[in-house]
Amino acid sequence: MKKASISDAKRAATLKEQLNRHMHAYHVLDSPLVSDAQFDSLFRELQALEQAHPELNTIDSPTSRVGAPPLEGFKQVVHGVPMLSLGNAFSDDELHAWHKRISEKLEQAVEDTVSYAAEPKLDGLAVSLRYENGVFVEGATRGDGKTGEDITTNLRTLPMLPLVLTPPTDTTKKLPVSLQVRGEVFMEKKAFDSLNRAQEKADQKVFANPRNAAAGSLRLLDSSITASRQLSVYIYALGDVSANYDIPQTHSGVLAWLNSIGFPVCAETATCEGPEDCLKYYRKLQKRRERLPYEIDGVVFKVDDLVSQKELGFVSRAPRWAIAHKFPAEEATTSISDVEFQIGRTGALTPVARLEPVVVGGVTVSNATLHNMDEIERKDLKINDTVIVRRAGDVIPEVVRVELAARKDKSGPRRRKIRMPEKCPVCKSTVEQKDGEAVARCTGGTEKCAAQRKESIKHFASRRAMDIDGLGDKLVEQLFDEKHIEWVEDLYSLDVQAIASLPRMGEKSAANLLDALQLSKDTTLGRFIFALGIREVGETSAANLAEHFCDLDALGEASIEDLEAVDDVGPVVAQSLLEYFANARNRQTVNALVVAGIKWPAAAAKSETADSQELAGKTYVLTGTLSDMTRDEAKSRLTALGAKVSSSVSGKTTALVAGESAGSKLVKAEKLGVPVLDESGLRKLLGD
DNA sequence: CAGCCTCGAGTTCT
DNA sequence: CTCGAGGCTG
Repeated sequence: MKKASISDAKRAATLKEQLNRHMHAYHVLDSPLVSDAQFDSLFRELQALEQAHPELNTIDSPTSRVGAPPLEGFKQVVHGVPMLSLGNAFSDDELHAWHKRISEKLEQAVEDTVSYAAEPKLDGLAVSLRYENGVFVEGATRGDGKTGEDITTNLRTLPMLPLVLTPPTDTTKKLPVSLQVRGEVFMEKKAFDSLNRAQEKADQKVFANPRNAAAGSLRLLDSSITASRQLSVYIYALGDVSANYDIPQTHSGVLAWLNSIGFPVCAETATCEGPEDCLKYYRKLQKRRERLPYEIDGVVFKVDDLVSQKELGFVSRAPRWAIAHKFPAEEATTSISDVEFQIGRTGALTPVARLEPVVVGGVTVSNATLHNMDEIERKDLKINDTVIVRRAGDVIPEVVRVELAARKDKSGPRRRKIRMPEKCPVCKSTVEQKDGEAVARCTGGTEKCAAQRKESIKHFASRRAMDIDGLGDKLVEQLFDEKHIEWVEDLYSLDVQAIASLPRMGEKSAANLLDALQLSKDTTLGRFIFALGIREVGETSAANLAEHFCDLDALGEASIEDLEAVDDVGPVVAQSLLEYFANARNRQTVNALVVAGIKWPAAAAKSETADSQELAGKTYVLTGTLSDMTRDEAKSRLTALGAKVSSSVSGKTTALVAGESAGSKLVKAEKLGVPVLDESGLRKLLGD
């Protein structure tokens, strides 16, 4: 191939500059400088030049926007400045409370105003972009906040993303040598609709919502497909800039500056004076939500002054100076096609509504629990009623209320009352509802009721109980339905043939399961007691009982008084234990399990004498996702140091350990003034 | 006895 | 995660 002549190189440079400017004018400023045809001809000219002289094809070339050959996989990228998560407010009160905390921290009166930068919270994916000398060099997903995936080639295909920045008009200023910004990649509603139509036509899977479509498109290994997906991006924050570079002193100023050097910034950004103004902005956007070209799930407020931001600092990994005010959960209308009753491990009959599938908050919902009969009466639900559903909190579908107006319409299927069955739908035993209790129960017990027995086995195998690796709900179902197991103890007499006879299970998987079963026999007394599934005896009570009795026989022979001497055991729990051990079939199960070889360290040598109990008397609560260890690991390490780990935050909590995407517990801890630790705080506590 | 602090149980979808 | 209810404490 001939080396590019100087004039070719010059021409290529001019074309790149022009094309980049035109892309920006068209996609960001919405005011094209040239016709599409003119643009195409320039683009093709550059493509031809680069094809003839590959050395002209640089990373800032607009031709890279059509995508590159598929990658093998994504590289990991460590974020210099970690990518944060945001605290949430779900009500006006919570927003006011946030403003109050900020005023206090900044040592000013609540009445004094604070300027807030406001922007819509786009429902997309956060990305981090790095520019060197004004050229886009690397882009990454958020990942866990610390490490993300390198999706540079995919990001290059986004028409709105500047490959080259525009130098400031003020010629005394220059672009920073290195610059990192954060933005949100999303798909407009229109683009989403046309993508799904195309997918459907091509018999490809359709996406549940624009967010998923954007996420899926960004993580494609073949960036030429990404190029066809019409993704958009808005920049909302600065990551890291070269030292000593002069940046504006407010967040809104930073955004304006970023915009001036070529970054797309959401046109809805604004500044608000004080919390009332913020709420006005919130309501204004809520009203316009439907009409916006993209999906948003709330608005974000940030303290505008960067010095104040610094002063406010962070709680856990969320900045104290920013908050997301989420819109109320989206609601949808559908109808109850039927109600079925599920039987739980303890025999509880739970009514579950089968719904005409409906999309709510981006996913299709077809089931929703109705909890119990009281709830059904309170909401006056009937089969074939038209109802309003929403996804409570973040995920769980919930029937909010009946659409009474729809009852006037007499066409369609007749409405039927929802009745609690008198007999258990599985074992036909009597269903009983004790006075004053909300739940009705099948009286068959595990002895007569196959459903209860099956659920008990699932519980026994579960992670917090015997932790039988690979034995999930599905497999228990199959083994049980094929009559390979009937009682929990039968798990330990399974053989390779029985397991391998199941669909999608080979000899290898069977051997693995047998190994896991063998491994599970080494356990602790606490886990074992919990695994038995005695009513009212959960993980904590089981551990307390194990510590108090140190021995299974002693527990089995204990009287009511003996039992009530244990922490957290009152008359109700004691009675439940007594009944369990009085039952001959239960005793048979327990004996069989011990005979099968389940064992635990005798009289757990308490570590109190060993490692110092430096956290004795302290109570911690864990929430969110920790990146270096699981919550279970954190829990056992804290307990080993003598601390108590509890499940809910209260005034007595020493501190809350909050990982990634902590929810309501973080809110509660802040309200109660309970200290919050992040992961590094936890590691310090553990002495790492 | 009331009210707070916990624990237990049940649940959806990707 | 949330609700309901058991147990403990003032």
